[in-house]
Amino acid sequence: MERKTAQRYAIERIFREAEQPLTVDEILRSGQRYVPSLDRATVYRNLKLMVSKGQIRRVSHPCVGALFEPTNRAHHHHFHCRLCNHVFELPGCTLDEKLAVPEGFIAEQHEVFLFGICSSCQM
Amino acid sequence: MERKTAQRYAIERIFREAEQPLTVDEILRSGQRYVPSLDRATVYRNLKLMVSKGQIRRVSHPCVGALFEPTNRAHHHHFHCRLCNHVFELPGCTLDEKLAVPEGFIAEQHEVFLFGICSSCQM
DNA sequence: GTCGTTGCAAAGCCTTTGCAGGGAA
DNA sequence: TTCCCTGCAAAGGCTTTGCAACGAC
Repeated sequence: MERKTAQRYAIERIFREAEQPLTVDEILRSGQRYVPSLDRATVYRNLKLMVSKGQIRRVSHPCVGALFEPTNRAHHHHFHCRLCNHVFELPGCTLDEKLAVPEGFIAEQHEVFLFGICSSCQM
Repeated sequence: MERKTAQRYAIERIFREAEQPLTVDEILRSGQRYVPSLDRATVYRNLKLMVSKGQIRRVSHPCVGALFEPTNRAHHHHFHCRLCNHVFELPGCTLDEKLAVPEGFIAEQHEVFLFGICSSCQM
């Protein structure tokens, strides 16, 4: 049976409050504000567990590396700003899987990464 | 000034003949057929050089890891078959960057990964 | 002969794992 | 008390780097 530890609770709380996908470093540092002894290995172990339980999803970003986000959000794409280096979740999906693959291929899911400049970095 | 070595020539040749994106392992093993002494570090160094010269592009695939492909090909998306585990280049682009980002964001490029079953693995 | 390139080994990230102690139930 | 979970340290992949020898020019 699974146990409720302060570490686990902290990590779950971080995801509940997060509005953007998180890196392992961000999770570790945020978590240590709640549980100072929190170790990187514990973060990894809990992330793995949460992924396997379907609570969060792991996204492998080409620039930023591994990102984690709750699964209880609508499907979306990711935008990486090359100036502020942030990754944004973009609402909605503008890709038609049926049209995206050739005859005979079956698309089950997809991942879209956009790169450019976010609105805050425009001027 | 840059020098023409057998190692470098072998790696360039492999890309000229490749029809799909290549992993570092594939490049190493293919290259060793031409230059048996070819070392992994040499492969990495040459890949880095070729990327910086714009000859090839590095694609970080969520499942397969780092892939490399020549830049002298039309923009395309990648399809990963979960049965045969191969990555295919799909002809054409079905994503409209303008529609894909919110007001105020500027999209400069994008990367699309599709996942599913390829036509060869259907039955 | 010069100096860019290579192979080898060591080192650097990121992530996983072994282990003994600690703590939830 | 049980045994899941944690922190710490070591180890595993992938990639980069230091260095002396090699080889293109």
